[in-house]
Amino acid sequence: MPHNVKLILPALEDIFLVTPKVNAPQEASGPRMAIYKAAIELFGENGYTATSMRDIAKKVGILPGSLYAHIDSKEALLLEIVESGIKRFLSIESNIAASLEPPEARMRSAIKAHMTAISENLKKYSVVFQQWRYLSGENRTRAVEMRRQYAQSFTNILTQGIESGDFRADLDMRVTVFSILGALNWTIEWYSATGTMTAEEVGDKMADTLLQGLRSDASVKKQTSKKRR
Amino acid sequence: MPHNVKLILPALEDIFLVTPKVNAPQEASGPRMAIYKAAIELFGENGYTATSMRDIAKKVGILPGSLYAHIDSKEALLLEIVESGIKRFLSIESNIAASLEPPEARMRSAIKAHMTAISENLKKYSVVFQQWRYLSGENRTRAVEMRRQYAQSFTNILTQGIESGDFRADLDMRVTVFSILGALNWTIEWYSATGTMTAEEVGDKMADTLLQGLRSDASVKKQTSKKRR
DNA sequence: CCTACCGATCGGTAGG
DNA sequence: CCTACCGATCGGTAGG
Repeated sequence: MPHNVKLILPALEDIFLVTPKVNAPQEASGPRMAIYKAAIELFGENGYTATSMRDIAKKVGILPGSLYAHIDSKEALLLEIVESGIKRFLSIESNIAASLEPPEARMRSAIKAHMTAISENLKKYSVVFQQWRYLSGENRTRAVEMRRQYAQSFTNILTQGIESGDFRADLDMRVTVFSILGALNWTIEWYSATGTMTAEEVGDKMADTLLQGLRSDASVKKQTSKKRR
Repeated sequence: MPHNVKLILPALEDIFLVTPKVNAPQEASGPRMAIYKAAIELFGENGYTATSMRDIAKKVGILPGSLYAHIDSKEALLLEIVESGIKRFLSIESNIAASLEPPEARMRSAIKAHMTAISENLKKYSVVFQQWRYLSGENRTRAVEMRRQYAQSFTNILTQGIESGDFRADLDMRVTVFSILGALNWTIEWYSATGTMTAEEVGDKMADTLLQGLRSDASVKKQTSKKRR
């Protein structure tokens, strides 16, 4: 089944500069935001293709045709959700890249911030991780590029850690970065906000294990003697 | 959108005992197997709800209505794919549980075998991990139960490792098991059989990092002095 | 934001 | 395995 919905969208720089009303919900409420939130819920719960515009309209409380007074298309709605989620991650990344902490502390911060972001809107990130593939053409290309950029920021921390001698020199970049991201992103499958652990605790526990796994022998010895003190 | 396709299916024990023709493709070829394989490809690439029976029929080279001479319904096809995938994992698990190796070696075997299984049919496991939620009613319940059982086998290895002193006593079971499964299952997003690494190499690299992360202080010291020898 | 509707496509079936 | 078809539902639009 082809996904060749045609969308004429502003270039990336235009989004950052002018943010036209049609492309991002600025208002904290209003019909447009209600549609956006309903779409997150339904796309997250049932998936993009299994959700009809009629489902969204019903949840919002208007008739199906009326949706198009506020949005351009179903795919535009998906694009908006996916991009806002990845942008959140990219903004985390740029904060951490700017910090002066050593690699291990930077990695822990990145893991915890990522986990916190996911926990704040599990359904949204379920859409970001699993539904982006229903974007077509350049929308899809753009989303893939943004994800790649984010993954690169983890690679950078790893590289610096290896150079400083904190991390093992035999790490495979690709396997390691995707293992960390996989452990993090898989949380949408099991983490529940109503559980006993906060997102920060989960992030800390995850970092405890993953960081010990990354450490070089020299770094391990320093670390264990530190604990024993 | 409700998924209330009604399916009358044999009970679990019947599947194991008699395996009626209608429920699992025994033949390595034939029209039924062709449909099964086409469904894996299409569900894996485009998702269950975005794939139509007409898409499947076209790929197989028959007319849409003719599919129903071989299968019961679209959902029955999905169920078959999902269950066969999880059963593969459960059979890995029972082999490893029966082995007499220490916890760390068992965990490495489990990680490598899991990774190898995924690599042998990436599209199938993409369906297993991402499309199972379109199962309805008891089909879904059964799949969830089988997954839970598999995750439990990782918990068992962890528990034994902590008791033996090989693994850190401060591990959170839930976080740790799902981190390992997350790192493994996320590979469907990035692992390519045409890449430079074999699945075994990826599994080994992953185990190197994850296992070091699991080790207790005592176990770490033994391990680093072993390496230096 | 509603009324009323478009053409296309959906999973599945009766009868052969 | 094909012919011919069912009722239901899809994303989206013209005109108000």
